[in-house]
Amino acid sequence: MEAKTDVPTSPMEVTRGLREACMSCSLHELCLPRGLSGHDLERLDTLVDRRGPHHEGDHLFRVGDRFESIYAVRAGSYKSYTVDSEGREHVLGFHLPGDLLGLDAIYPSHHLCNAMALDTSTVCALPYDQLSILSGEISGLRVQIMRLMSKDLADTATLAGDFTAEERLAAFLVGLSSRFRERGYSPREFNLAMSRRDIANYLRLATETVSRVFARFEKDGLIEVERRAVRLLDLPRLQSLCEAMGGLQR
Amino acid sequence: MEAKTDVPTSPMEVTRGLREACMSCSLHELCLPRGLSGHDLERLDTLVDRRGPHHEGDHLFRVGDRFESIYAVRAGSYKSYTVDSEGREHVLGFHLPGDLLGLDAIYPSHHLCNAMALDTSTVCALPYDQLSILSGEISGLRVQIMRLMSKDLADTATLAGDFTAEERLAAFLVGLSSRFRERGYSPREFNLAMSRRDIANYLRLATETVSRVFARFEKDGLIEVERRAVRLLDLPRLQSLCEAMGGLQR
DNA sequence: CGTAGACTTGAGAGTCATCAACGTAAGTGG
DNA sequence: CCACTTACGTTGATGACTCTCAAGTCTACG
Repeated sequence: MEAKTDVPTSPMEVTRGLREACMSCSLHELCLPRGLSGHDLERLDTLVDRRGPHHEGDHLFRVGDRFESIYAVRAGSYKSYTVDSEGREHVLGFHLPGDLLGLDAIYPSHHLCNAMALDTSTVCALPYDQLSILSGEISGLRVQIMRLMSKDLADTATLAGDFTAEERLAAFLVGLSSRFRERGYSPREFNLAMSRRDIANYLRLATETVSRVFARFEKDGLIEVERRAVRLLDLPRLQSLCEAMGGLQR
Repeated sequence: MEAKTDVPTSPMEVTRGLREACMSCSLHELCLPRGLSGHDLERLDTLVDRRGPHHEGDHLFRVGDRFESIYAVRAGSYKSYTVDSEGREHVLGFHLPGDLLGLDAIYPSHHLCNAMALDTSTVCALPYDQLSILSGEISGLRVQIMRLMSKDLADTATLAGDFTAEERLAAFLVGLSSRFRERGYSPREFNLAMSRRDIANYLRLATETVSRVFARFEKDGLIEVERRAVRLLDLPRLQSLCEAMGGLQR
């Protein structure tokens, strides 16, 4: 387990509503159910295989695992990552409740990355063959799957750009902030579920650089940061720092 | 127009089969028709609105344009790119025949990037609402759309890693090589449709760096390059240079 | 033939990585 | 309860890769 500083809202560590059906799930608007009516929702619900809890360090899937299901994060958080031939780890994304995991495995039908819980976390597993059939019958489901994949595409592309360490970290914080807001948590104050090393591997920086930029941001009055507890003091200025990137993150 | 050196196979500049139906299209196996039977293929075919030719510099769509269709490249090549608030251009990808364009626009329902022809090029436009309906009725089509989106996701993620200029350029060449092979062209000898500047913006390098690495590769006997004509002399060694990246590119 | 744009090559500078040391927090076992 | 261990995070010094700036070359095309 990690540092548990007492910051008011720590969304990444909250596990609420574990037993809820899609219909009453608080992630309704972010996740696959979005836009579905009562009956269709029930049909989706019968597909869902709720799994977990996974504890920090547990793997949801690993590179090479046969692709069977798409996962929707239900509570907690996961990171997806690969390890290259030199042993360097590349973090592909951090996944909060409502996010889908495993989409890149559809094409090759086996997983291309690892997914690891950062917290005590749970997922809804959706068997892909069944989901595919159901999405043939429910246009709203099809639409939403495409929307979410499309969003992933755009987000990943954003990160692929050529930006400075400050732009990257600012965009990372701003992106987390909006995602917390979407989920009903404070956009100004939160705990990071991931280590400095994970952030660095995600942003393609050295952990030392992440530390230093955090320190610089704090000195400049942009944020307060103590270990994993972060408070955004000047969101507008953070946003202007990363406006070149267009904003968000995964 | 660009340099037209006489290299045997110059796939990016070939425009063949402009009038073919999906059924007889040579891109059959790469593009949406893959796996579809005769009747389903005909239905897909009725959706297709063939457009072009676009000439070098022509735009297929621009940032902010309303999203109406997905495009499948039919002949020639396109680049997709954005311009950030500092005026820097970021190339998101190069698109060869059989590739889909515009997928990232589904979510926000307007285009997030620009798409420009690098050559004299044509596309098949597929109205998204109709495609969505049809994909509800033809599971094979649904499967293939998902497969192609999934592939895009994986490719983009690859480029997002932290790699040296040599790794990037080697991966770029190796990736192009395999894509040409898939399309029936020589994987060892081809013309680049894009400028050094485009390559640099794609790989997040300076154009000068691209030049220098090309020169270094040539000095080391890995390639021969004269302006846009490229010959890969030592594919295995190029592959080993970028094995850290896992290989391919978009 | 001359200009424009693409490309190449060289020199210097800057950002960020690497190496290293140190501080802090949490867990273990005596 | 304290020494020890381990992982994480911070801070400093050095250096490398790549960018920027600048000049020069080549090709295409008017």
